[in-house]
Amino acid sequence: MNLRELSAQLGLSQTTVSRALNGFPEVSEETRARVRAAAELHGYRPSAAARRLATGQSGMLGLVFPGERNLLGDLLFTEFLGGCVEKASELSYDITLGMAHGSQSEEAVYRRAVRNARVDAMILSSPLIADPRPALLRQLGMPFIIHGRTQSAEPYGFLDIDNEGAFFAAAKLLADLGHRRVALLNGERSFNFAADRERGFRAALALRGIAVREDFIPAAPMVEQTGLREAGRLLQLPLAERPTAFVCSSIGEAQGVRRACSAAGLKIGRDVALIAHDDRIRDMGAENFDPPLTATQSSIGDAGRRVVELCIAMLQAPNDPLPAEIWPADLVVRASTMPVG
Amino acid sequence: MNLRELSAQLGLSQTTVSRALNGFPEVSEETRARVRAAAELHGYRPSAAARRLATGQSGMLGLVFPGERNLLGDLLFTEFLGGCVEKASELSYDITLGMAHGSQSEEAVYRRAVRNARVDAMILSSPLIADPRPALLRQLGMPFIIHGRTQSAEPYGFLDIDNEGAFFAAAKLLADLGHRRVALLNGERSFNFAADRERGFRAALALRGIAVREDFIPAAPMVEQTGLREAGRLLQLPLAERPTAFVCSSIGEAQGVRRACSAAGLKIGRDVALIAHDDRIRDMGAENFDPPLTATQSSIGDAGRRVVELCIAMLQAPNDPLPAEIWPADLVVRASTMPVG
DNA sequence: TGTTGTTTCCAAAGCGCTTTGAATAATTCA
DNA sequence: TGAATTATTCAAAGCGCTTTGGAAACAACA
Repeated sequence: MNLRELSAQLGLSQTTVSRALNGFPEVSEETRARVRAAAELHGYRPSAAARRLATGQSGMLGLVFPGERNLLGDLLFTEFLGGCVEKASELSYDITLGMAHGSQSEEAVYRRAVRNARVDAMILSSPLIADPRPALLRQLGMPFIIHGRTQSAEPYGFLDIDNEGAFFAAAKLLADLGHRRVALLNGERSFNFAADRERGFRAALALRGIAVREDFIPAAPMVEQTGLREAGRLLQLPLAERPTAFVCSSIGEAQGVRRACSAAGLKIGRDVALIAHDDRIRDMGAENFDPPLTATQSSIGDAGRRVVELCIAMLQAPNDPLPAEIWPADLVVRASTMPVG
Repeated sequence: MNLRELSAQLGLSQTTVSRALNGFPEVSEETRARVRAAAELHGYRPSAAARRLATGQSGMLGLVFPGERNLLGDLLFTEFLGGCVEKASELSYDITLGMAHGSQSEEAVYRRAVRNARVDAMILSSPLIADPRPALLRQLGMPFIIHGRTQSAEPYGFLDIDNEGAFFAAAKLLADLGHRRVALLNGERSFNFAADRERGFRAALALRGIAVREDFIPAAPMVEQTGLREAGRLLQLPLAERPTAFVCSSIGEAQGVRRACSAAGLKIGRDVALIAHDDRIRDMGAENFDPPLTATQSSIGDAGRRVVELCIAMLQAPNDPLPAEIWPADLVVRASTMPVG
């Protein structure tokens, strides 16, 4: 059952039926009701393909798998993606995925997505400090929104969390608890979020007059292995030199820190203080950590939902100012932090 | 630049240009070359929307987020999804995702996907023994392929691994090493793969005349927590009763088993034998386990790639017999298994 | 009464591609 | 050489929707 047949049934023109169904004002409420009823009765569903051709809009948003994958990265991406898909389907949009394969560069993936014009906009995740994608997409004329921020000459829409503020608060809490030797196990430095976190961390310690040892701030992928290795290394320092507190960029790294502490016979919340950022990934909440973990937290799934909302709003009102939302990440104090001593 | 403009440029009809670009035989190689060159020169890209409307095909495959999510499940799904996306983009298809939200039932998600006719086929993952989706999709006229198998009156295309054979081999290996008390930490019983694995496991033990204690075969989500809890429970049995070997449905569960063993002062590969199924998830390979883990292994990412290939082949040759591929899962012996004693 | 608005509806022109059914040109065959 | 093939090309008809530019019907106004 297509539009023509339906309008024939009703004795109306396609125009009227189309407008009735799409909520245009220039159709009487009476006929609108009649049309709706008939559409329902005959199970009429407009063809997405036809609408797409007529309007030039695809009703799809694109997302690309991160180039470098790892366990925690996949988990973060999936949680974000899940949020995007959920909100998109609620707003009658679809999410479609891209991915580099074989020799194809990541840039080629974006080019392909744009050339095929199968999506109305793209969602960029995990931006680098110097990320080539915004310039590329703008040049190609593809709207986009960033989950995170980046250094860019040109304006862009984004949703980010206040990484700097969150890590400032975390480091300040530790300093105020008397910790003078605090380590930061961060993500890789090329990511913008990692730089923001490091800045906040340094600022808080500087404010309290604490000097930062550079080897207390290693940067590596945010996985358990990193936490285990780096914390293990730092805990081998002489007692008077080694950190009394750790701040981690992810719960995964925090698990590594815990293992390193166990191995060294230290107990978190008693001998060593620990704060991590908690992206609220399924089954990895800081409250289920042993011991319950003091954490800066913000749901990456919620971020996915909101990014899609903002992106669609952006498409529907292209002349509005670009979205620029920064979410605070609350510092929730639990059992893993205690005064030094 | 669209087809009409391009053909005007070339002084050819749209028909000819279209056929030249799409590789039809009834166009001379000379004009084909000319057309290709012009298309390249002007950067012509056919409109996906128009093609879709004309052909009735969308060039998209649908996949739906599993209803119940957990950490390992997400990891498995993502790895599978990654494979699908990779192969799809190689074959110029797109993958689009669906997901239940709010009160919406999972069935509604499938109905919606079908009604909107935005995909040419759907890929079903993690099928239950009694899964309503095949009947639903067949009734709705939507082609589909299953990653896994299910009990179904009607025929369906699928790709699965030989779960029964793999777990038969694992249990037989343990029996042959002299283990008489072997536990199976399986996934939830409603999943077809879990039933297959249990069947293989039981068959091998029966073959060796070993009776199976029902409480040695708990079924629960395949996460670390389950392994920790169930192994912990079993290891509290009197020495003469407790299992000397474990078979796990996932590396995640195996990690839990290791933790339970550590807590009980037992060492894997010395005091307790352990075999797990390894889906070859990034950073979770059995060879990196401590100790390296004897495992039945099969890449779920490869399965995603192959499923997409089969699915597209199915669409392109609807009259061919339905695909029915079963991959063996090799049993790789490493350090976690040893003779009992 | 004619004019001006309103409200409600419609015919028809796209959107850019594929594909059918024919026509034309080139080649082969008897 | 004319007829039968074969190789190329084309015009035109969709695919099913949106949207422009009117038109018809009706009421309200001067």
